[in-house]
Amino acid sequence: MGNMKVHQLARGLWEHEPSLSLGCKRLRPLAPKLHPSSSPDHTSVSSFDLKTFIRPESGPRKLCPSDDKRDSHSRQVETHPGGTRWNPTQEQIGILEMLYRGGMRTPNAQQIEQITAQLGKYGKIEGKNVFYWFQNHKARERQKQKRNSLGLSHSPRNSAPITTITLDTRGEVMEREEDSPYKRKCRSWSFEYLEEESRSSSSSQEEENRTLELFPLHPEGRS
Amino acid sequence: MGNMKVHQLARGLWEHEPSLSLGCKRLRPLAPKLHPSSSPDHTSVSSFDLKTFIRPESGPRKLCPSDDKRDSHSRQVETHPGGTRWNPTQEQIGILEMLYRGGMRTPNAQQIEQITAQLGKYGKIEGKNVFYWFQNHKARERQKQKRNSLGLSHSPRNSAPITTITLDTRGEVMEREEDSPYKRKCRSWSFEYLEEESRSSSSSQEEENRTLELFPLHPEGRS
DNA sequence: GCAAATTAATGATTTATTCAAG
DNA sequence: CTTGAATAAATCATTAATTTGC
Repeated sequence: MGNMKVHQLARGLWEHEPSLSLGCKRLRPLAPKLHPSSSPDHTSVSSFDLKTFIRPESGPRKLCPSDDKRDSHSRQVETHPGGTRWNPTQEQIGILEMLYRGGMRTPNAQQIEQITAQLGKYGKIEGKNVFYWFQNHKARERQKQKRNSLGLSHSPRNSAPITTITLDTRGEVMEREEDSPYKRKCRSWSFEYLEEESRSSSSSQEEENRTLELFPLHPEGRS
Repeated sequence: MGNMKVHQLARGLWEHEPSLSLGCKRLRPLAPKLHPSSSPDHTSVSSFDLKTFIRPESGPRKLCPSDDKRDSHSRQVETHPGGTRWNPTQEQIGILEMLYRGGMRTPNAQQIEQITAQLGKYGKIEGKNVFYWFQNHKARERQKQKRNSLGLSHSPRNSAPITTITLDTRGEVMEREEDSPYKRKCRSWSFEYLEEESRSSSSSQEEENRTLELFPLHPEGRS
């Protein structure tokens, strides 16, 4: 299923006849995508508990094994036989959140590479994890914002105190995140599926100007 | 350009086709939950000043109490050797440089607090250290840039710097600029930075150099 | 106390939308 | 109007956290 350029193709096809047999060509190798119309009752199909087989660690829990090699990171089993999803460590989450709070929303390729290299010290990670994390975190922060605004938009009892911090002279009111939704930059980077050949390398990094937008700074004079 | 841009490239992950699709139980109400109650250690700051930064925050947050700073990283002396100055660890430097490269120059107090809290996991640090680091680093990068611009009037011949950053899960042999006949089809993600303009800034070159030196891939040395 | 069952959280994919070229 | 890039929204799927019965 080394299918590439799928979504365009799919759109062209499915937007006309979504339920055609062609549409059955799901890309997902497993987990039969149920169509809304023909959705079987997925009411807790108590099939085998393969879960117990593929994850034979339900019983033993690591009781802080002191024999482990440095047992470094909090959790995150490093066994990834076949490919489990990324299980971030606390350090990684902390750094990512720090970056997010710093203003980063959609890091470009170079930044992702840097971040990945950095976070790789604290656990297994790859670039796409970083990318997805920012995507998800951004989206879910938005959701949270929206929910909160609906629920308790009234009587804003200073729920989010803008702490007026005083650091020497640069006490700064950090403007909240939430960049405007239509601030599309042409930071065009994309994922590629290195499958056939190396593309003509003709790119370069260095986007100091752009990064300045990612990080809302407050250039101020020296004290 | 026969681009193979695929957005669903995780095919590689599934190429193993790990197992049968166990009964994926759908049906998840998943109410909008806010306040996870186990929110990370974001000490809700209300206000502080530079003195407040001085806070030996190194509280463990792991479930496993056998937590111990991996000595491979915490190369610095744990015990505050008297009244000496801050001796940053490799992690701290890496994170700070990552932030710097991300565009941060003069973080405000809140950001400094966050950074300090984060970096405190890897060694003793105070807020003022973060603040001074940014000040010094900014100034010294400027110096370096000035020096380089003087002695580096001619641009290097290497007009096509490798920039197709290839991130891979495992330690892949990343070939150098020269195209090696070794063109393995690694099924992993890579990031390509497409630029829309013919960048002609000579500073990009040294920028890249700095990147490499800022993020050594081997967390070693540094004591 | 343990572990299956359930739930909450979140990583990873897919689909829809938007904007800019051509 | 068509097409492609970029991204937001929605959805799927898996893991941890929690509950629950023993």
